[in-house]
Amino acid sequence: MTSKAANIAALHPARRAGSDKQNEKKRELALHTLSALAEVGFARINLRDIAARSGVSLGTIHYYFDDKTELLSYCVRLYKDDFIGRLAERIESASTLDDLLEQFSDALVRAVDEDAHTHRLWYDIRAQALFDEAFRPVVNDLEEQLTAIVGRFVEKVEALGGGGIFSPADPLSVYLMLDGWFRYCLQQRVAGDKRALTEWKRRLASLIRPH
Amino acid sequence: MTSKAANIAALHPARRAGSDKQNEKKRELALHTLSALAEVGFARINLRDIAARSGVSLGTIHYYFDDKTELLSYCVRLYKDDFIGRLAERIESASTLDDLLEQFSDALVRAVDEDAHTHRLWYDIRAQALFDEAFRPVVNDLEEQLTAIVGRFVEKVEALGGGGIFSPADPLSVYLMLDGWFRYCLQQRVAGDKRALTEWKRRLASLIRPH
Amino acid sequence: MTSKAANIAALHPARRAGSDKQNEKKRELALHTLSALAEVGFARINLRDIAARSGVSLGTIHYYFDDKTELLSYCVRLYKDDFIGRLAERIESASTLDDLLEQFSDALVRAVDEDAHTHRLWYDIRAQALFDEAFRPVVNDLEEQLTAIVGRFVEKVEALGGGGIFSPADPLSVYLMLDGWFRYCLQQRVAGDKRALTEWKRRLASLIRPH
Amino acid sequence: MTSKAANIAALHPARRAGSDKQNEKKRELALHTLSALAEVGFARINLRDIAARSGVSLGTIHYYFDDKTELLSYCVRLYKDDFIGRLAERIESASTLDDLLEQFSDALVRAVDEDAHTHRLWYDIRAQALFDEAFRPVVNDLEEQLTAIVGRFVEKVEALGGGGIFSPADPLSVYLMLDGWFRYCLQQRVAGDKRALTEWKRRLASLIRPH
DNA sequence: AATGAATGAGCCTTCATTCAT
DNA sequence: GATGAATGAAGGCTCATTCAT
Repeated sequence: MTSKAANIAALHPARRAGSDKQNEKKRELALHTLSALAEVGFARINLRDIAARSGVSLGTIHYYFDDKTELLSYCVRLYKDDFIGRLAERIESASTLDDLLEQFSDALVRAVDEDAHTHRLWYDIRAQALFDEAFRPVVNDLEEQLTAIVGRFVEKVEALGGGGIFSPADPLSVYLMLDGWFRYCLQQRVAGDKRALTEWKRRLASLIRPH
Repeated sequence: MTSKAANIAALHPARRAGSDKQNEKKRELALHTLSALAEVGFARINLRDIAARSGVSLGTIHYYFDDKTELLSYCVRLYKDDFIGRLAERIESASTLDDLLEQFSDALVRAVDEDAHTHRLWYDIRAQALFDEAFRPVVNDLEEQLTAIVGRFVEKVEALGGGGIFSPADPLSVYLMLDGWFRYCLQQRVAGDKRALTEWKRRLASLIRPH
Repeated sequence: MTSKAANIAALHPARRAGSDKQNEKKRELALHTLSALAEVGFARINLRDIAARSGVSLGTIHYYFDDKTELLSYCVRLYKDDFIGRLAERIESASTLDDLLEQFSDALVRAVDEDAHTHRLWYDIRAQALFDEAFRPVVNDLEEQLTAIVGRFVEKVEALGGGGIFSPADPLSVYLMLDGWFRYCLQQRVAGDKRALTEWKRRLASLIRPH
Repeated sequence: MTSKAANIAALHPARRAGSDKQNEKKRELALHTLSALAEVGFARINLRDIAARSGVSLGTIHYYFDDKTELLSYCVRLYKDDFIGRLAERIESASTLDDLLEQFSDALVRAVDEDAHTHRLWYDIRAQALFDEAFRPVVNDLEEQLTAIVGRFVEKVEALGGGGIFSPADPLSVYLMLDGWFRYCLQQRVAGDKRALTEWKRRLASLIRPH
């Protein structure tokens, strides 16, 4: 951290990482933002709506977040962290191959089915990152975490005697494939078609445990 | 067609499907738009810039396209059609397994390497379609075509005695996997990192022709 | 007519008053314009729509009319002349007081009831004339004609032995009163309420023939 | 009211009915708008000019008024309310027939003579209302008020022993007649001709106090 | 810590008009 | 006589951001 940055942080308490109260407020604002975001997407979100939903004034948003990009990145990290965290829990808690498979598969399918609107954000911000550098750190970071968690899953599958086409040596490919299906099912789901989702669920089983 | 109806159509030529001259102009405008789009993406494109780049006035854009969405959809279809067309040619022209593999793989890798900026659009519009219905038809249509062309590739691989993990019975999975890698490499490429691309090229070979 | 104006007229045949073919075309265009106008009003009319409805190109409109104002004034004159003409016919053809009253009253009431949309134009252009000089000649001219026709009606009422509160010596007041009611009924009619119209019809009778 | 709802209202103060400061500002903006409107009329007014005249930015206009229509309706109501209010005062304050007549007549004549430009708005918006629903509530409301005030005048005339052709039982007809003359005089006045106005003044007297 | 007020650049879209053919 | 193409000024509206309090 440069000395200038340090000074700015010192002057502007909301910037200080350690203040729990500020962070709590940031979290709260971000949660309201996520609910707005899930409805209209990045392209149409505006700070005034967010402020109204959060029950604060427009100025307050800028008091806690430097600009729109910072708020948005914060939001995506928040929800994706949460998603990854819950995925990890499920994986670790499973003790049989069947259970592991069920937990993992169920988590993905339910995410598409029930939280489709929120998960759209991931694909939205990932597309933005192709154009806007500011979004790249979040995307790269989260994508690494996703690859890691998928890797952990494949490892455990093998450890529990499972197999299939997934190679523990190549978690990236596994992640990319899963993410591809996830997004495809999401797309169909948003348009009102659940068949792809059903099909994917079937395949998830057969891929891991080829008959 | 009554003479009145004919005149109405004539009044706004962009609406008439058959006129070569107008279509030529639409194409030309779309090509300029694509170049702008490749630089800044959907989120930041604006019609004034497009008009300036195309060397026409703002009004002219609206003379040929009803609104921004229509122009943008037209553009994506144009470039993706072109990409698919060239991919199809390469696949059909190959007569040996090695050649087929080389052609296909080369087309994908070069697209990422050389036309990264343009190909970002595909992921951008696909994300938009998750929020905006207007973009869904184009996305669904193109995605079907992409799945079909991938299916054709896999078929031909098998016909020429190849194999690997790709199943001709499931072109969708193959497409999703390829698209996943494509996007991932694109992302790294745009950020200045070509390693993922090199790695993918290696894998493309080994996946089709397992050691 | 100045010599310059004469020359312009000579050079531009559509300007020549005597050309029947041109006038026929102007009339035709104006009739289409009136139908468009009746639907959307002056404030929202645009030449492209008019051209489309008329089955001609945009350029053609400007070939026959110098600018939008000229076209619009021409239209109002056309339809109001027609209205006044038919009113005059009815008045002249009546031979008894009852008939005269019935004819006159019926003409007004039906105009409001059946041609409300077209008659709105009159009040629209009259309001415009308060701001835009270009419209004043048409409005003044038509208003004089309307006063005259109303005067003729009142005269004939008296000649046939009628009376009431209307004084033949003051056609302007009579016209203003009738026009006031006409407009008021039109307003209610357009909003879907016919009660004012019914009431007016009743009063028209009683005013002329007080019990 | 929950604190959230309170905050939403607070966010956009223009929406809150009770805030004096905001209402003061709205009034101020509306007054500037009226002066612009009086010059050019509805058809040619634009928000940028209004902002410039008001000495505020374009954004500020939209901060206080949702859209152009809301601003315009607000303006018409403001000025017409004012006109009606002053008319009512004059009527109520008069204690003799002569005074009543003088007050009323003078108010109308001076309005035409001195505030012609502003009063044009009434006829303009009334014409707009024939085409655009959004303006109907204001127009109907004001017209009811005008009829009521005219009714009050006629009542008082009778109470003070006056008479003439005006019937207290039919305030609508009286209003329509007065409004008809008002508009006619306005029209002539705007075109530079005051004769109609003089004539009207003369008649106002004789109508109420027939020779 | 929070907010209300104000900003102004920027965007999409409309439309009368011009002109070469 | 008629048209298709192109224009460009103008307009309404949105929105992130700033700042005094």
